[in-house]
Amino acid sequence: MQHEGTKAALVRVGLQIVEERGVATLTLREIGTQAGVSRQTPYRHFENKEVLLAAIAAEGMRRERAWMTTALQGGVGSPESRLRAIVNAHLRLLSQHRFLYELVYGGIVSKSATPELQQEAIATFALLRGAVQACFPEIIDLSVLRLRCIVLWGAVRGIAELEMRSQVPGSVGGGVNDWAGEAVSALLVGWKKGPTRPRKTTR
Amino acid sequence: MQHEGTKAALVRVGLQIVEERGVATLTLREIGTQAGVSRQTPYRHFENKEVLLAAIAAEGMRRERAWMTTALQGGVGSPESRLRAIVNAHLRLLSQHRFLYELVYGGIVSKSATPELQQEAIATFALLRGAVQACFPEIIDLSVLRLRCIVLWGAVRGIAELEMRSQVPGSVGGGVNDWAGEAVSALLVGWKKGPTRPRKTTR
DNA sequence: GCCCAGATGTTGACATTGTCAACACCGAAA
DNA sequence: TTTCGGTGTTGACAATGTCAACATCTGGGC
Repeated sequence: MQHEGTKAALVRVGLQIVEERGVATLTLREIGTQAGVSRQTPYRHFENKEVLLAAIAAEGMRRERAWMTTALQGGVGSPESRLRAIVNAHLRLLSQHRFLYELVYGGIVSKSATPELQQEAIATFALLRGAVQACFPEIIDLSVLRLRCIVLWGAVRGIAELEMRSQVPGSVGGGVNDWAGEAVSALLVGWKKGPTRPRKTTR
Repeated sequence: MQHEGTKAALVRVGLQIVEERGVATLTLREIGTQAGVSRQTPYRHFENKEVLLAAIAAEGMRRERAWMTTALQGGVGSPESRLRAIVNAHLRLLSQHRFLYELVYGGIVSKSATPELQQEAIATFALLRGAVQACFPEIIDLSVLRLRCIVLWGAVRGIAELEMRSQVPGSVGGGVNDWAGEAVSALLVGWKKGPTRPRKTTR
């Protein structure tokens, strides 16, 4: 890389701080000074703090998606193993970059905060969607496919979050991969073998 | 109720503010003045802001659990429908008290912030555990039961969170109950019909 | 009745931090 | 050369969590 622009430097410094100490300890002022400029300079490049955070989060999502596509490269493996690869890439962001995961998926920034971030989210979801679709080639009703994507993605995200917030009573952590793997297994088996349930919302 | 103590008043006011405008807009100062005392008084009853938030969150969890136990009262229904009732009670907190849900489950306060909150979380998890256990009376290995609880709870939580953060691309919202219902269905079918998966963490 | 300790409440003060305003510089376009 | 938009800087401010010092009140022991 050559002369890195100030804007890029701000994002880089911010990303570094987040990865090291978490988003809670991050201030605009520090980002500025650590990037070699003054405290107010970030405002020349980002509307406010949330927009800067969104830029950092987008970078995190790009990395995650890069892992996903890398894992899918070569195009080999069963649809199921490919789906698992995507899930694992997601969990890899959690285990290897916990603070960044927290920023991206912890609700600190709204996914709609920035068009860029929104695009990233859509692209990631599209990857998942493709993988799920490959597992159920017989599905023609797109709303069913959509439903399964949501359920599966929600399950993975939720399990990751239990781990992230250390909210599993009596757990010493570390089992996320197993838990998520079990979730994927059970869901796939359930969808393969089970009938589509009778519609009726219990109330 | 008679003379409500100051501490209880603080929690009540805080709860009200959270329910009306969300936790982000809540300040200790406002809680104090709205409760009829001065700004610093909350510190006489709560160590710091997080502890006060934890007290509010605990109240939210109590409500949720009250709904759960109410739904279970009478002891009738299939184990599966009882499990669904618990899940629905959880989602009810989301749909009817979104801001409170955000406080309780959005990671604003750590579940271990306070012994009280921790106890609430454990009690809620115990309720779920009992319901899951009833669905699989044949399970003797407690670690398997635990795994299924985690997966199921994670799935529900994750789906709720997707909705909470409006992170489902192209969704107009409202489908959480269906999504969670589908998740429970698929998981139950998968666990009933499917074999326990061969252990092997894909890496 | 008197005194003291602890609980409770109040105001003053401070540091942090996001953010607005005003000013300075600088290169390119007119 | 003048002007203007982009970039950067410092001053200032408001909001807010929190510490410290002071006031009040209340109950128990002498």
